[in-house]
Amino acid sequence: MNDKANLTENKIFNAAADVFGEKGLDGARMQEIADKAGINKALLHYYFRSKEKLFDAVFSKLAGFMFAKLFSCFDNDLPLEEKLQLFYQEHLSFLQAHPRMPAFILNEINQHPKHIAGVFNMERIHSLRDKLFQQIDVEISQGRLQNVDKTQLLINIVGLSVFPFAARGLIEILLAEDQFNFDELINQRKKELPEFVINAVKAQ
Amino acid sequence: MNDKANLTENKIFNAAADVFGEKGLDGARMQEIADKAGINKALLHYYFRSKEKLFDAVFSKLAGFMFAKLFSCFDNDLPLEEKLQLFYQEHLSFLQAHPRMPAFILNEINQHPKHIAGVFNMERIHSLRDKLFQQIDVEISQGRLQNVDKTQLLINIVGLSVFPFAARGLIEILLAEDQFNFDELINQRKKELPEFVINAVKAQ
DNA sequence: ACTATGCTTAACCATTCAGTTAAACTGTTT
DNA sequence: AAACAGTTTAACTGAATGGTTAAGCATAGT
Repeated sequence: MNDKANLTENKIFNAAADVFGEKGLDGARMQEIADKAGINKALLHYYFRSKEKLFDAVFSKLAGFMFAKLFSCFDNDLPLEEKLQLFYQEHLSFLQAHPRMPAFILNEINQHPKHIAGVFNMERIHSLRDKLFQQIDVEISQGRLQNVDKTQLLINIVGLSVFPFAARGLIEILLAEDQFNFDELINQRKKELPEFVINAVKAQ
Repeated sequence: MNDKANLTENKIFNAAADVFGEKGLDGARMQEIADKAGINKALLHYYFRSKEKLFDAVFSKLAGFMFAKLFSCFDNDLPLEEKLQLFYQEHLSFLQAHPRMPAFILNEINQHPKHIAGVFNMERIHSLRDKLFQQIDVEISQGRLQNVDKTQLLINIVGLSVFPFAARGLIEILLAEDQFNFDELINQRKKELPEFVINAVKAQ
């Protein structure tokens, strides 16, 4: 009956990801998670002993998922221009499929900084970051790129991708223009952002 | 005795802004706000009748403050390049003085969308936005700017400014390199971002 | 038939928390 | 001196919520 148990565990996990993602750790209610999973509160505690343990399970999996995706989009040997095209294509598509994740992750990191220790595979993250930095160094030394600060560039690249999702509510207010399609806006960015960044940093 | 009352109201307001900014609406505790203000819970309710009213007061003032600053930084007749220099200089300094505001505002908008109606002066916001759009149109028609999508450009400009603050926790993890000074990183951006954006969008 | 596992029901406990109340104290105004 | 606004203290209420418990049902494997 292990299949059934796994199925239930998944139902709970998905419901919890939904509710935590929407309401945050403090705003989420165990009863709502149980309802959304189609089970009862007793069973919820039978699988995940406490709210904190359930949250940790959800957060660490989602955060790991997101970081893995973020860096894997950079993990190739294409020249910078094509790397950026691939990155924005893949990463923005990933975020379209999980539009609440950025706000959720950023917010919980800011609000409950403790819940991070041990979640991330720092070696892998730093190794991927350093690989990207090396590639940028090569492009600079070959005269194709301005001598930019690599940290700032990384923040710019990722921020341009992530920000609209973290600030979706704000954008929808500022642009409250009648009809306006967030997904369409993001699709447009898949094409425009690679150019934007390349123009910003390529050697004159 | 109106002075004293005003003083107390300010103490409460500042304490509430602190606690709400750090913990969010759901995570904040009235007792903690009272403690931080150096008064008691009874007096807290004597001034602001409920948690919701106190939150609304804090949120609407801070959000209005932030939007006003955001757009006022654009509200001048400089050419785009100097406008950007001024914007990043002023806006990033403002954010340095209120580093928690972006995360707070973005998060509450996403999590409690209702608390927005009536807070913003839409006419002013849209009028400033349209003025900026007009200036961009001029620069395009004069051949100094690529024919960019103005909405996307606005998102890019603001995102590059706001994102590091919304993602501060994340950045500090990714760059966990021993010593690393967030304020220094932001100061660097004041110089680099205007160039970055100008290069990205100026006509070839 | 027996048993173990997954699951439900429903009541219950303990704690946290927003909000209330009433009585009394303090300094200022008149 | 009387009145008033601001403030404190401390106890209280009531609702929400995380978590527990116990009894029992369903079903699949042995």
